[in-house]
Order: sequence, then structure tokens, then C-alpha cells
Amino acid sequence: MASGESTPNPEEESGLGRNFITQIIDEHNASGRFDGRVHTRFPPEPNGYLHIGHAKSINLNFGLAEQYGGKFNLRFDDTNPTKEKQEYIEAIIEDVRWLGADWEDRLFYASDYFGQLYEWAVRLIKQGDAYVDHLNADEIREYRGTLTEPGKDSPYRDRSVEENLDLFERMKAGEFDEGECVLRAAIDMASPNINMRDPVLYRILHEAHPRTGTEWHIYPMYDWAHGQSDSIEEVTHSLCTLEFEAHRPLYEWCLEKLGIYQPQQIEFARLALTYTILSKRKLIQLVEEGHVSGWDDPRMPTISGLRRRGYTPEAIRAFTDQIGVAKANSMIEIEQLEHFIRQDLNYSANRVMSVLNPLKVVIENYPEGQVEQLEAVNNPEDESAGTRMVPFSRELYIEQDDFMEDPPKKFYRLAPGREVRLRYGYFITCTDVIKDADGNIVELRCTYDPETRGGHAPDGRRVKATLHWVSVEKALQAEVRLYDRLFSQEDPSKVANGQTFIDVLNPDSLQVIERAYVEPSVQGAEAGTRYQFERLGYFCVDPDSTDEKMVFNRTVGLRDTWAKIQKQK
RNA sequence: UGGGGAGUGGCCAAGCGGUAAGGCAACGGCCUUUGGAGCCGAAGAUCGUAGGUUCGAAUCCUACCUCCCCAGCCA
Repeated sequence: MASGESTPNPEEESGLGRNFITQIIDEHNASGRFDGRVHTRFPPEPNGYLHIGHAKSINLNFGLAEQYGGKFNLRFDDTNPTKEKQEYIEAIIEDVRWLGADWEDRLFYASDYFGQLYEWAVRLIKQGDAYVDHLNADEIREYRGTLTEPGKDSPYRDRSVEENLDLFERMKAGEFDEGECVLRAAIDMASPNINMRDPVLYRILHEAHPRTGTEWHIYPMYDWAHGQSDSIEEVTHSLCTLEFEAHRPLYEWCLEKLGIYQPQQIEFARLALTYTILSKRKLIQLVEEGHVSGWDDPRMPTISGLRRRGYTPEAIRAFTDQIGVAKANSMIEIEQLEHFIRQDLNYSANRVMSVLNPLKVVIENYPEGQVEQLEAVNNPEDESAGTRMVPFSRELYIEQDDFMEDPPKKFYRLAPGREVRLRYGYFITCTDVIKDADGNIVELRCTYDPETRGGHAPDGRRVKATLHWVSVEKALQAEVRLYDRLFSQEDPSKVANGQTFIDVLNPDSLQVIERAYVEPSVQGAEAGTRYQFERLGYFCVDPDSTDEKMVFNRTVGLRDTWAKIQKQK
């Protein structure tokens, strides 16, 4: 071990630390297997929108390329036209770009290689390594055997090369119906690895493809397309999730049979988050059954949902870097993600005052009709953000939670007879509580100390609390959407018998406040603008905003010590 | 019960034979015109279990236990 001296380690400077993948890459670099190249790719299937789990993969792949001075490709794995759509392709491109991964001019599609893939399949047939099978799907399953019993050869397995060539060409020409026959690799029906029991390479699909239209009637399976696509693009390290581990022998078999350049497949554990579902199938269901407003519903773990929610690419990258990458299945607590968006926004978001649940305050000794502009700091963490003016008047709104008629010990906000500070405003003292016929508090009468303008007391006296507020006359009315976790259970994929993840949806995941008040400085802010509503949390302007009514989404609340005290009781 | 993987504090995760990094969470205190942020501090791990090798094991060996993945003409 080198002692003392701090030799700068490039790996420690980038966000990603060391992990089992960098270790493998280092070994390859040491042995010269890829001549020191590092070339990764992100290979999404365009059958849905990208989610935070994909962000882990994107940041990993792009991050490694960056870290080693290599290249990164974006390649669509578009081999199944029955599930894939152009809409998804476009959304995915937007999301990957937004996350900050740069594929430069290397945007590819597996469908770009359909011609080459077909030729290679012909080569396999000529080598006696593939055959056309007329067993139907059920029969193929039966012949495959089970986990503990070997399979048996298809009766069509020993067709002649000529016959196979002819049949395969006719498959391509569209002469057969879907399901009538398939092209299979001839490997080993007794292999303990089921994926090696003569896997299907091509199936017939009379379906229009988003990119190749009706040109093809046969489409390659993942196992036949993926490795060769990696090979064509000269990818060095082909990263995928754990469930493909058992496919690696097949990945390598294909490449070896073709005698072409062979990348290294490496598998890592996919991301799992508490109170979240990251299965594309289930996300599609949430959208199609209307449990959420769409793919970009701010409650969705999709990239577009997180974006609309107010998350930043920087926060997502910090998160994926920090959780690391390994081969152990694990579940990250959602709090970890929330930590990183708070951390980012704390430094980047301007502060603003907003009252969500208004309680009217009348300052009896403040002149009627008077409005003063008071200076407020935009961001205490960033002096360059400057200041703004906030209007103060005789009638204000404060948060209902900030007043208690009969406060417990640790509550040190406003109460009868108590003096508190209005942020950037004045010290006020509550003199009277006004209630309606049902005993609900509807208004507070207070007095203010003109000497405390801006929030400082010349005599040095102190107050325990500082409250946010808004001028009744000058405040903007806005809609505020408060989001909570979409599921009420930590692992929504593990539900009681007879239930599905739908049954465990959190009924309170969205709370809409139709009439919240925000200081006027936010007027006209464009969609996506992020703020910290002081003492409440981080919010961003939703695209639903109009000139008449702004709409804000709560990205995440501030850490709330008072709420914690209340919880402890 | 075939094959392939994984088990390190509440949640992640370093570590690669020399005596357990870091992050999140939780806890105590300081500070504060956000009960935010920040700062300081303390606590928390017999490294799945049991054996073995070694002067020394989370790291090597053996056995066992638990969990995950594979029987789509999905990816």
C-alpha cells in the first residue's frame, strides 16, 4: 500500500466510485483485451417510458464511458413490433438527453441490422447450427423439458440444410402464418441451462414495424439480436440486469458460431425503490387504467414523471452514483432519492413565500390601505441570487398550522399573547382570536412593532419563531398539488393473496389545494421553474398553469422537525 | 430436488489475508430572520451459519442455511 501520498485517483473524481464493473474493466485494460477501449450502450426497448431504474443504467453506462474516456451509444432494441411504438422512441430519446447522457452521433436501432442478422442466420443454417421447426408453441414447450428433466429433440431438428434454407427464405417472404414455424438454434436439448435448449431465433410476425414498416415478416428474438448488435457497434462492455445472467452462454455462443467480435456481457442488480413499482408492465397498467393522469404524472417513477414533479437530472445522477452498483438484489429507501433532490434544490432554488392553508391575520395598528415593499433574500445559500420585494399589508394570511390557541410545550409558533416574527416583515403579537359560530378559528387580531421592520428588533429582543406569510390584497391565488407516495406498502409487488398492486395504491397520493396563496413575484414564471416555498418544501410550476391560474407541484417537503416531534408525541 | 447468481449496521455499499470506508436513516448538541440549511458529537456490524487452513480470515477451503433468476414464438 502506498502510504501518505495522495495520488489523485481519476475514478474517485468522477461521481461513480469503484465497483465490480470498474474492476472488470481495469482487468481488461491490463490484459489488453479491448486495446484499452471502453464502449458502452443503453439498449431500451421502445415499449414504454423510461423510469428511474433506467436512469441507473443510463448513468452507469454513460458514466463509465465518460470515466474511461470511452464512447456511449443509444440503441433501441426494437425487435418486437407488437409492443413497440414510435411515441415511445421519441419519449425515450428526450428522456435520455434530459438525463445528460450524450450519444453524439451514435443513435442506433437493432432494426438497422435486420439485414445483417438475417444473413448471419443463413450462415448458421449452412453450418448446421440452426433449423426451421414446425412444432407449435405448446409443443415446443413440451419438448423443452423442465428445470429438472432434459428436453428432447424436435422431429424437425435434422432437416437438411437445403430444406432449412428454403423454409427460412419462405418465412422471410411471408409465406407462412404467424406461429406456423420458427427458426431455432441447434444447441443442446439436454443442457442444464434451459436457454441453451435450442432457443428460438426468429418468429413470424405479420406486423408493421415503426421503422421498417412491412418489409419484414420475421423478427429476431432478443438473444439473436442483442449480442450481434453489440458486436456490430464494437461495444466492449455490454451491461444488463441480473436476469440475463443465464443468457450469457447463449450471447457468447452466437458470437462464437459467427466468429465475430465479442463484447463482454456484465450483469448488475436492477434498481428497486420502496413504495414504488418499476415494472414496465405495471406502469403501463397504471396509465391505461387511469390510476394516474399519464406517463408524466408527477407520482410516477418515470423520468417524465420525475421531471414534471420537479426533479433535476443532477439530483438523479447524484442518487444513482451514490447508491452504487452491485450484484446483490436490494431495495433502496425512497428517502435516499428525496435526500438528493433536497440537496440539489437547497442550493439552486429561489425562496418564495406561499400559504397553503390560510388563516387571516389583521394587524390592527397597521394603517389601512397601506402597502409596503419589503426586501427578501432569494436564496440564503447563493448570494448571487439577489433579493426581491414582497408586499406587506394590514391583512395577511399565515399558515393555519402556525397558530395554536392552546399550544403544547414544544410549540413555539404563534399563540395568544405571543410575539413571533413574520419573515422579512415585522414582529407581531396575537391579541385576539376570532371564531365562527361553530368555534372554528377564522381570524387573528394582532399588533405589530413598527421598529422591527425587516425582522430585526433594535432592542435586541428575540422571538422563537419566524413565520411565512402573504398579503391578502397582493397575493396570487394558485393551485397547489401535494404528492405523496403512490403506494401505501413498502413493496407493492408483495401483496396479500387475492390482491394486486392496484389494491395497495395510496388513496391519498394526490391532494389538490385549489386555493393556495403565493407571493406575487412568481407571476408569469414558466413551467418547470423550481422554488422553495419557505418552511414548506420545494415546488415547481406545472405545465397546466395558465395566465389566470398558476399550478404548482410539490416536489418534496422540507425536513420537518416539528412534524417529527408531533409523531413522537 | 437441474442450472445460474447473491448474502457486510435499519436501508444501500466499500473491502480482495493484517484486524470493518462512505452515503441515507435514526440519536444528542450548537447555530439560525426557513423547527430548512450548516456545524459538532455519539451510537450502531460476533461481515448468513458451522467447521477448517493461517501467527492472523469479511477476505482462502469445506459443508450447510436463506433469498433471487431461468421452463415466452417478451426483452
